[in-house]
Amino acid sequence: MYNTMNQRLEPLAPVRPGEVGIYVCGPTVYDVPHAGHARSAVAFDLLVRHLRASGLKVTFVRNITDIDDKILKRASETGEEPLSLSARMTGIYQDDIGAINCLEPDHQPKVSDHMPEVISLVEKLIEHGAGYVVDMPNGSKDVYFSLKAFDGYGKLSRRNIAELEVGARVAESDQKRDPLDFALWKGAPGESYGWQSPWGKGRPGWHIECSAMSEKYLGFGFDIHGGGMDLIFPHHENEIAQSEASHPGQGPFARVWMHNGFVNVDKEKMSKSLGNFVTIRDVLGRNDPEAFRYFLLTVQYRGPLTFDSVKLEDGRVVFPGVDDAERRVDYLYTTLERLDALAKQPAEPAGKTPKELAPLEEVIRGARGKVQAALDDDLNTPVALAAIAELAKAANDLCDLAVKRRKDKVLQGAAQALAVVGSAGLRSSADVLGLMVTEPAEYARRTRERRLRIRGLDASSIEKSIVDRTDARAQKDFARADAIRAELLVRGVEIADTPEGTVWRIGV
RNA sequence: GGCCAGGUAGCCAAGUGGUUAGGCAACGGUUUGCAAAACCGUCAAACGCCGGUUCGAAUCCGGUCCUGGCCUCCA
Repeated sequence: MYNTMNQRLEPLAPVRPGEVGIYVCGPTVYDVPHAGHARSAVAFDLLVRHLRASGLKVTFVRNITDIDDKILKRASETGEEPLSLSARMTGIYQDDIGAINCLEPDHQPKVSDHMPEVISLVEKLIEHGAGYVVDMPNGSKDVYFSLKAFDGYGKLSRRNIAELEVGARVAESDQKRDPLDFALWKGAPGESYGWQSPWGKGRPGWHIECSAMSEKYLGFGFDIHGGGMDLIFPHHENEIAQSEASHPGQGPFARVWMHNGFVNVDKEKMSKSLGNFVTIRDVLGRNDPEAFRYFLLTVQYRGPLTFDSVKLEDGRVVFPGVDDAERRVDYLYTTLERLDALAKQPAEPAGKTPKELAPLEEVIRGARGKVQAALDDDLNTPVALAAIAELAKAANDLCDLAVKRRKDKVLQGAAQALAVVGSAGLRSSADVLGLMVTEPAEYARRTRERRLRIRGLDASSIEKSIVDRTDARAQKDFARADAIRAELLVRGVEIADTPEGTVWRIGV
């Protein structure tokens, strides 16, 4: 894995052999999640899946920040209770992330459920001389972390305190000993929202929850800490300061730091504040969840990922990159369906592999290993997808060959046996990526339904046209048959004449 | 200004010292009544620019240009 802390690829060496503890910074739930949240969730979901597939016992923790200034602000604007707003948004987050096949973490701790842990960590920092209490002019008390008390500050983000001080904002620093000190606990004056604490009513600073909750669920000095690149500074830097200052002389807070890259729109980072975001729900309204996930995996997790959206003349908004991915997912499911059909065909028991199948067999049997090797290399998903593409191509080749050489009993037996292997290999290769988790028939059904709805089409009228065309073809009236096909194609309906009759599908 | 990424064929995207990444698009072919799908082939003597190291550089070193991110809440 690439470790942000030392900017190098390094082998994963868990604290306890065979077990891995992972803590990922999840969302602040004041609004619905967008494609950027999806990317982060998928990146770390993939990590967990891959490590588990590699035989490691993974404990995966992803927190939910359900109390912070933005949530309080949004709640006061709408009159909703802050925790009710954040609970609602948490539900949406979990639904949307679940829809794109992200496994549920083992723990999803919320700050609001961990006040005792937060308060005791703040107390511990005060005891160690790393935290100090300040009386605010409004009568409340804040607690700050003292940067001077921790000499490793800046090691993750490669910043030095002197340079930071030059650019630091002075306005909010009146009560702090040093402008770079950050809040561990923010006092809540008067009727403000808050929890009781040794410093009166208040609420946690943003960073302290992750220090407190990661330690509770994984212990100090766990294996992997992850999150978006935007969290490197100040969030993760501050987590390190708090956690290591509360465990002096006990080594690093986390051993490996992993950060996912952004989703960009027009070369700019997708974000709430820029207003250029596309929500997960927007995407799932138009594309299949697996297509969106495939799209998110087309780039290695650390690189930038461009998300295009295009407004068509008729006003519809489409996502060309996700559409491309959906065509690939169609292809993979169609391939799987063909393999399964071949695998089920009655055939002679396989003997020795015929010479013409040998190269296909090599590709088909080798694919899962290539996927594994690609993921071992810092989750190189484009290479993993390339291995799956090669497998699918060989599988289709195999199916084509089996059709062409229907009478060759020896080949049929071997092809059928290889189809069984190919089907299993494709499923297991896709499964570690969180793809193709459903059956081909179910995928075909749900995508057809969705595409019919998006295009405002009706299956029965399409089928009626197809019956008309079949009649025309039976009478060798090909001009009429072709006219019907052209008319269907205009509506987005693609048809194919197969030995089993005419089938149709709606294009992406 | 400081720190961090990235610039690879029409487009997307791997590769990080010497033999095919992969995908999309386009075009040609096998197949088909014609198509579609699938497969084969072409596009591909590609690696931002300038120097250097080397028998050999997309890959290492120095410089430089461009794009983005962080430095304030952010996945």
